[in-house]
Parts: sequence; C-alpha cells; structure tokens
Amino acid sequence: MSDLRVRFAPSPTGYLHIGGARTALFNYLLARKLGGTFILRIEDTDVERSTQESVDAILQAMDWLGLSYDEGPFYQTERFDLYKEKVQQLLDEGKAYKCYCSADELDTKREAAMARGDKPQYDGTCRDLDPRDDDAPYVIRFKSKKEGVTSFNDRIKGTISFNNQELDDMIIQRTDGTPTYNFVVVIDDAEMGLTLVVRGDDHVNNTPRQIQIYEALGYPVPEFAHVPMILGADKKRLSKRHGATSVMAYRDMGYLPEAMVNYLVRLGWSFGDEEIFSMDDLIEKFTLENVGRSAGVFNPEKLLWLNEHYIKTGDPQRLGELLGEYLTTLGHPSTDGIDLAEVVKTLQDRSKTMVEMAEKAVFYVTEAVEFDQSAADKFLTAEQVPVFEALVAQLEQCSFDAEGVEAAFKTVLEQTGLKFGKVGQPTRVALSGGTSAPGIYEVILVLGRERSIQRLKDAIARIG
RNA sequence: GCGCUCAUCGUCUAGCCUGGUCCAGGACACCGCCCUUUCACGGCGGCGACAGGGGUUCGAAUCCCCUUGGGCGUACCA
Repeated sequence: MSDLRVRFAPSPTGYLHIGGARTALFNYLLARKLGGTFILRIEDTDVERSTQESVDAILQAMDWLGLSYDEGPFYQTERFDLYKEKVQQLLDEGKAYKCYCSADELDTKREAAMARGDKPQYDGTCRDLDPRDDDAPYVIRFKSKKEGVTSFNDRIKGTISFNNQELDDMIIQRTDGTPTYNFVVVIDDAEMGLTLVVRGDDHVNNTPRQIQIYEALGYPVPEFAHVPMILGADKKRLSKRHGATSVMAYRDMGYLPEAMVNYLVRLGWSFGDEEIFSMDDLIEKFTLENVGRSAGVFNPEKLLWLNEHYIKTGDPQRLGELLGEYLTTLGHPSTDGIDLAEVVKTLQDRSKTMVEMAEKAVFYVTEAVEFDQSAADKFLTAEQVPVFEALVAQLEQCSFDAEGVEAAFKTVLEQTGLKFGKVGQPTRVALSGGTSAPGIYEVILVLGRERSIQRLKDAIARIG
C-alpha cells in the first residue's frame, strides 16, 4: 500500500476515445502497481454539453477494458457548493475579483491584440477596480502573479517553466455562476488528495495557472505527468476523421479488450523489445520513466496484429462465448449442437477479429448452407456424386474422431483412385459452401457425424 | 503571431541521462522464398531511419547552439 492517489477525469461530452482510454490506463496501472488509489471523477461542469449517455458510455468502456476504480465516480455538478465556497474565499482574500467586461468586449479586445501582433491576453481592465455591488453581470477572475516564473517538474517531460507574464487573469466563475474547469480541477484534485496528476499534455499550458490556484488556496501542489498526445496518420490530433476513435467501436468491430490495452500502452511506452503484455505484466512493468515524450501516431494495423495475436492465443472456451455474441449480432443466435469452443479452435488461426471469426463460423451453425456460386459450379458436379456417396458410406461407420475420419478419407481415396485434392475440395464446398475453410477433417468433426452426412446428401441432391 | 513542447526506418519504438561495443536493434506494414488438402498459421530472408547545419571531442544517434518541421495552448470547453 502506498499513498499514491491518481485519477481519471473525463468530461462526459462523448464516448471514451482512444486517447482518454490510454490516460485512464496509465493511471490505473500506476495505482495497481504501487498499491495506490485510482479515482474516477466526471468533469461535467459544462452543463450544456455533458450527458448521462456519455457517462454511461465511458463507464461501460472502462469496464470493458478492465479498468476498475477505487473511488467515485464523483460528479463535479454535485460539488458546486464547495466551489462557490472557494471562490468566495479567494474573493475575500483579494486573490480574485469581479470582472464586468462582456464577452463581446473581450472578443473585440482579443482580435485587436492579435491584429497588433500582441498576445491575446485579458488586459486586466477590472483587476484593480474598486469593489462595487451593482447588479451588472460579471465573471470572477483569478488574480494571477504578474512577475516571476512558475515552474514544475513534470514526471515525463522534465522541468517546465513559464513566465508569469504569459499568464493572464483567467475566469474561474462564469456569468451564470458556474465555475470553470481550471478552477474546479484544482479544488477537486486537492480535496481528493491526489498526489500525482497524469493527464494528456494538452494540459501542460494550464498547469502553471493551476499551480497558482493551489498556492492561493493553500493546497499542496501534486506532481504532474503529462502524457503525449495521440495523432492520426496525418500527424494531426486524432479525431473522427481518422476512422474509429471510440474504444467501444473496436469491440463492435471484433477487437478483444486485451488487444486494445496492449496496443494503447505500447503507444508511447516501451519495455525493451517486448511487444506482448498482459494486464498483469503491465502492472508489474509499467513505469512513467519509460513513457516517451513525443506524440505518437495511432496505427490501426498494429492494433489489428495484436488482436490477431490474442485471438490466436486466447482460451477457446472464453472466445467461444464471445463468438456466440458476435454470431447473434450477425443474425445467428442459435448454435444448437455445435460446440463453439471447438469452432473457435478451427478459426483462431484464420481470424483477425471476432467479427471475421463469426462470419467464417456462420456455415457451421446455419441451417441452410449458403453456396458460393462459382465454387459450387466448379466442385459440385455430377462426377462427385459417387465420391460423396462413398464418403457418406465411410462416415456412417467410421469411428468419429480425427483418426477415424482420416481413415474414412483414405478408404475413399483408395476406392476411387483419386488424389486428396479431388475429394477434399468438393467435400469442403459441400460442407461449408465455399472453397476456403478450416481443415476438412476438423470441419467434419465440429459439424458432427449426422450434420456432415446430411450436408453431403444435400449436395448430392443439389447436383440432382 | 506569441508561449510551451517534441524530433531514430512509412508507423510504434530500443539505444541518448553514464559519448566509442550502433556502417543503429526489435515490432507492425510491405516484398520474396519455404511449408501446405483450400484459406490461413508458421519458418526464413529482404526493403527501410539517427531532420539539416554548426560546434565540443581522438571519437556523437548520444553533449551544446542554430535552423527547419510537427504537436499543444492561446475560450465565460474540458
């Protein structure tokens, strides 16, 4: 047990995306490795854009990835009283002030400053205004330091410093009385006792402002670790334009959570030349020291490769259960008489995703085999009838196991004088409907004696 | 524009801190060969990078500076 306290603090304005998931994963890994506490906090102060559906989607995605939290979820919208209290404290101590500049005025000033080539900072118009209490609309700004330097030692990036002149007086409370992100994040991180804040490096620029607020409020400043961004193939920040960015979309596409976790962690973190990591490996091996400093490009191909790996090496029983779900989605909820774990064994080396596996498994569980037209034309011909009949005869009386089925084929080969290919491929088409399928003996075994024979008979009937 | 930051194969990266063992290693992708009852799996091999320029040094991917390029920020979003 350690006193490490970390958190994942998504804003519920959409599904859990690749980048957020990685941040959550890093936090989770650190907490588990060091026996610390992992807190989940929902940053829903933007009441306009936050939705319960998003919260549910995020929770579901974390659950899918196996990222359990120890405390929370906490909702910021339920903590407004606390924030109000802190704003008042700052106001009372003269560390914050009311600003009556309108949003329009501010926009105008900002544009003017830009046009002049100046920094688009708030000019401090209301900073030293005498207190007045008319009812004109106002926001509350934090009175930041005008001189000196604010710096911190980032656990990933090293020391980062900002001239305080670069920091203007940011708004901590909106006209409507709600607090803003940069303010509440400090209060919550402090009140929740965080010792380390691991987040995306798009927050680096916010950090000095936040540090000043910690200090103004008398809170200890936690450590920070800013994780590099994830980019798309064009090196632009990852977005929907780059394809699926929702974690759950990958589940729907047939990805396994362990593949996603493994991929995500390797994007930015490494452990020598190793590529494959289970969650337990990661909890043991993950360290911030081995997280890179530069942004990385999301590479779907490698994710696919990892998925392929985990499918190939996965437990057939478990994969079989998942396969059932994907088959249901494909419209084949009934798998009566077919052992899906056995199906999995025949398809593990041939599927990159569970969806692909399900598509390939359909012929096993379907009532009516769907024939590939050209395959049927080519292999289900009149001359096959006697061959199929001979095979049926053998299958009816052979011992139904790998050796027995193989012997059955051998006998047919001898009887007909044909080479394996001449018997195997037509049989494959008769049983599966197409020319590409698992080994023919495996298919027969998984299908079962009865069903295999029936399909051969159906093929004979089909040929006419 | 300004601020912060990053920079090794197409991509993820090892190496960089503690210069020489690196004419730079691994992985994905790609290409070729082999294996093979179809489709795959697999095995073997190949292609492919220290952004550029200055320094420092006997020696630099490794240290310093500049340039260039990328990312992020610059909201009454988070």
